[in-house]
Amino acid sequence: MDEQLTNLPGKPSKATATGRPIMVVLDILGQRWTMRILWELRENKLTFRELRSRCADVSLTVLNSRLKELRQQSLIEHNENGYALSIHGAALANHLLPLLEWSEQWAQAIKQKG
Amino acid sequence: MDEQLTNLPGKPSKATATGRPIMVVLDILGQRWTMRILWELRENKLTFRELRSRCADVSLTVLNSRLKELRQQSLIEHNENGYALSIHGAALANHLLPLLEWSEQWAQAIKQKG
DNA sequence: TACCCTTGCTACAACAAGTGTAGCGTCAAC
DNA sequence: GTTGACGCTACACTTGTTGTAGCAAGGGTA
Repeated sequence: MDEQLTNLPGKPSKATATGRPIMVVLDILGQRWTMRILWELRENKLTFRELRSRCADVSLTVLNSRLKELRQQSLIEHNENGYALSIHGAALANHLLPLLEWSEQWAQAIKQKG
Repeated sequence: MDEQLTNLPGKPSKATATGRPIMVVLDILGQRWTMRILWELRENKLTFRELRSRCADVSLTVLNSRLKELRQQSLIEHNENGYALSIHGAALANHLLPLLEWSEQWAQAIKQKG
């Protein structure tokens, strides 16, 4: 296993010839389900199947490849009790938190318009 | 035009049966190139073609459908001078800014490990 | 021992999303 | 009147995602 096709800082990818960290991050988070996975792990350590059911029963295949990538990127860790955020992953997830409040304000604003 | 198949708060989608705003947002941002588009528009008003070249020459098809969605979601606006963030879009993009610093710390940490 | 249930995970065919090339109509400059 | 930039669409090709089926390993429990 471990082909290491993963997006990593410094590594050029489709989205960035230079591998600039911020671009790599936007690229990683821009993969379907990745942010959701980080979000769900934010507060809880979860087993593969728990995580899956919290992620609207995302396909096994995708969940697996995302978890594999996130591990290679040192954003999550896996031990006896299941999956959890690493120190880096936790810091990242914290930066996602403000989106909660923003999203609700936005939803309000949209509703009034429509 | 305007089929309005867009992800919107309150509207159930694959990722959320309830349409909870935060889930809708994670779903929107989790589409490839969406965060990158917001990021590139963060400081500059850009024409379609400028935006495209800043987004690693993303395909026309995808850029178009993203812009259409983002307009329906009131996150961007389009006028004579090109595309720009709306008030909501600008607020959202601000919440993305902290990722810049984080991404560089993360890149450093990864480099030391590998 | 045998059974059942949960764990993480893979294989694969069907389907959806993204890419890249070609091209269109409009407008302004020269 | 042709050259260039604008926003945008069509379409064949490739890649990514889904959903079903299934596997090996480990824990109860009877």
